[in-house]
Formats: sequence, C-alpha cells, structure tokens
Amino acid sequence: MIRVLLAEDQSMVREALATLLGLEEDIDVVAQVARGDEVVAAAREQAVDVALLDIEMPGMTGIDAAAQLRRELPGVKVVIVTTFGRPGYLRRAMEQGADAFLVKDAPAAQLADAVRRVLRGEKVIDPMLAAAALAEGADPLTARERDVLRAAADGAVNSEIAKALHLSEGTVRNYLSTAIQKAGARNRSEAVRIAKEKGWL
Amino acid sequence: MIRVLLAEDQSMVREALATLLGLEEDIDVVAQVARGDEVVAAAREQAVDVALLDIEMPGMTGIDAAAQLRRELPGVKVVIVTTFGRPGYLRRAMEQGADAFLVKDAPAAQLADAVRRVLRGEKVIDPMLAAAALAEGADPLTARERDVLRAAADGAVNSEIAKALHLSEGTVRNYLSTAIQKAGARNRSEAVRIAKEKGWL
DNA sequence: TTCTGGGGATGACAGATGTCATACCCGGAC
DNA sequence: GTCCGGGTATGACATCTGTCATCCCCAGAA
Repeated sequence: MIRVLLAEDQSMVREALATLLGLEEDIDVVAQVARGDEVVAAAREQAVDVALLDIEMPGMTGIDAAAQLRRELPGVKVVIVTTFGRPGYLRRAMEQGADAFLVKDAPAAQLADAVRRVLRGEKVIDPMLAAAALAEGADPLTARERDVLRAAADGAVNSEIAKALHLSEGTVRNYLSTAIQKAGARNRSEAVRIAKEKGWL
Repeated sequence: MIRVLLAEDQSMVREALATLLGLEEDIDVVAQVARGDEVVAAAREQAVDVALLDIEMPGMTGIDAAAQLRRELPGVKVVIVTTFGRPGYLRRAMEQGADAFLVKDAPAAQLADAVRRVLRGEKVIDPMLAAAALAEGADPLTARERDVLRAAADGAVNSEIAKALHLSEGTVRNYLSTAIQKAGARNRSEAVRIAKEKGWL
C-alpha cells in the first residue's frame, strides 16, 4: 500500500480528495493536515511515501513545506496540487524539489495517477504549464523589490512600507518604481495584479 | 433518491465532491457542470431536486445562477458552497433565494446533511457567518462607487476609469474618495482589498 | 584589479491621487 | 411642495506617487 499524506486547508475539499484516493486499491491516506507547518511532523510520524500539498495554506506555503520535507525526509515524494497554475509557482515548486505539479482544474483521475508515477521516479508536470513557465522566463524581481511589492499589495502607503522594512521612504519609491517597470505596469496596483497572476509574490 | 446537480469549475474538486456525495445511500449526483451559465439547462434536463453551486465560476457566478434558478425552476433547492465566507456573499446569496450557505472550510459531512435539510424546507447557514453578516451591516457602497472601485481594482488609472464608465475624471475621483472613506481605507489599494474581503465587489 | 549588480539613500520634479466645497438635475418620500 | 440622496460635474488644494540622476558600500565575476 502507498502511504499518502494530504495537506489542504479546506476541510471539505481535503476530505473529499481523501475519500477519492481511499477508493483506490493501492493507496492509503494515512495523514491529513490543514496547515503547512504540520506537514513534516505528520509525514515523519506516519512514515508516508508521498505528500500531496496545496500551496495556499495557513502557517506555511506548500512550496516551503516541500523544501522542508526535502531537507528532513528526502525519501518522501512531493506532489503539489494547487488552484492556480501560475508559472512562477511551478518554477519555484520544482526548484524546491517537488516531483509533480497538478492544477485542480485537471481531472480527478490524474491525482492517483501522479502518486503512482512519482513513486516510480517520474516527474509529472502538465505540458501546457511547463511550456508557459519556460516561455515566460524567470521572475525578474529582486528580493527587496518583491518585499516592497508584497507590502504594497495590502494597501500600505509608502511611509508604512518604509517603516515595516526599515527603509527610507525614497528607497521604497525606488524599488516600487523598478518593480512597476519590470512588471510592465502603469502603477502599483497594476504591478501587484500582474505579479500575483504570474506567481511572483 | 435525491437528484443533485453539482456546479464547480475545478474538475478535481468537483469530481471528488461528487464521489463523496455518491457514497451516500439516498443521494444521486445526476449532473455536473463547470460553468455558471450551464446550471439552469442541466437542472431542467435532469429534473434535479437540489443544486450545489460554487460562487466563483466562469460564465456566471453561483449567486446569479441561483437567482436564475429561482425564476425558472422555483422547485429546485439551492445550496451555495464557497471558498470564501464573506458576509457580503452570504447576504447576496440569501437575497437571491439560496436555501443554504456552506464554506469549504466546514467538515465534508455537512454537505450531505445540508442537502437533506434544505429538502425538508430548512435554511442552513453557519451561525458564525450569519452573526458576522448581521454585525457588519449592509454594503455601504452605491452602485457607481462599486463600479469605480471595481475598475480601480484592475490597476486602471483615473483617466481610464473615466473613459470606461463615461464619467469625468473629477467624478471618478469623487466616487473613489467616498468609497475609500466608507471602507475606512487610506488609499484605493486598501479600499479594494477591504471591499474584496467583505464581498462588496 | 576592475567591472558589475544588488542594496540603500538623497534631492528634485511632474503628474496622479485624495479631499473638500459647491453646484445642478432628478426621483421618491413625507 | 419640499426635502433628501444619488448621480454628475467643476475648481482648488495638499499630498502621494513615480521617475530620474547621482551617490555610497559591498561582494562576486572576469
């Protein structure tokens, strides 16, 4: 039996997916968690073979959880299952050592299929998404530009961003300006929207 | 057997929920659609008893689909199942004649339970959410303020909003200013974030 | 060693944004 | 018949934002 961990914050979705996987002859869902920061402990305790991780979760993102798993339990295969097929997410997930990347738009049958394939050592990626990620090129933002843009996304005003990041207000303006240009936007709001769409934040 | 329609755009989630419901002795999922604008036709064709509708769907929102169902097939019970427990969503859903409102955070068992209860004529609403909706009061935005804020959410600049809505630029500034104040925000970005959180957009 | 790129900062400037007062038109409530 | 709120508009004003030039420091690459 393949021992699977399922990390997803929406109970209804998590339990439904667990039921679906549980119907497979060779799969056993031995752990369910609702937070990213509970993944590693549960995976260790239950000696899981494969971890299915959502990206957007409280506590820690699925991508960070994947990185942590890679470090602490390198034998565990990682399948990212996410709502948003953003190229930036895919790129970061694969860099952190994920073995598969599925979007929830895909047919449910792909889930069990991906579990079996990663155990055989395969990488499973939607070809369309892989192409999009390659076509788009890497995230052009520097770490600080990303920090500033993320802070601006909440609607903070320049002086607040400056205080939060221990920068001068002028420096905040400079970073925002370059971020806006790199995103091809006309102001901060649009830059935030574009960056979110591409998975840069 | 209770005949159920399931409308949800993410295949994986939709099929998983359908499987879950299908395991119930008295429930039969006779129709699945991925778009809001296919709900009424499918409901009519399959003579469904209960429609489970996600809110965010391509084609038409689940709330609009609920209103359409109410008009054209008044016998069909409506259960809204959504990711976001935003008070504004709940309020609008109930105004459009929904019989139940569930968030995907809730345990999966509540889904089948809600289906049976709405058929007995009950309304099913999470008590916490109902309290939040009542405590918060109604959406304070006027129709035009909402239009302008929605346009601003995409990152459009004042002159573009003005052109898109056939207004003068000064008027756009006026509406945005009142919307910002009503939201208790300090600028348009924050106003957009708050309005989205509360389900005003 | 020199060059380059990132992090950080300042000052200046133009243009965008947010606020306020004021005004007109309309339809519905009283 | 008057009052009120929503929709629309203008002008004036203070700030905030976005851009640019220019500077310093530091680490790694060539």
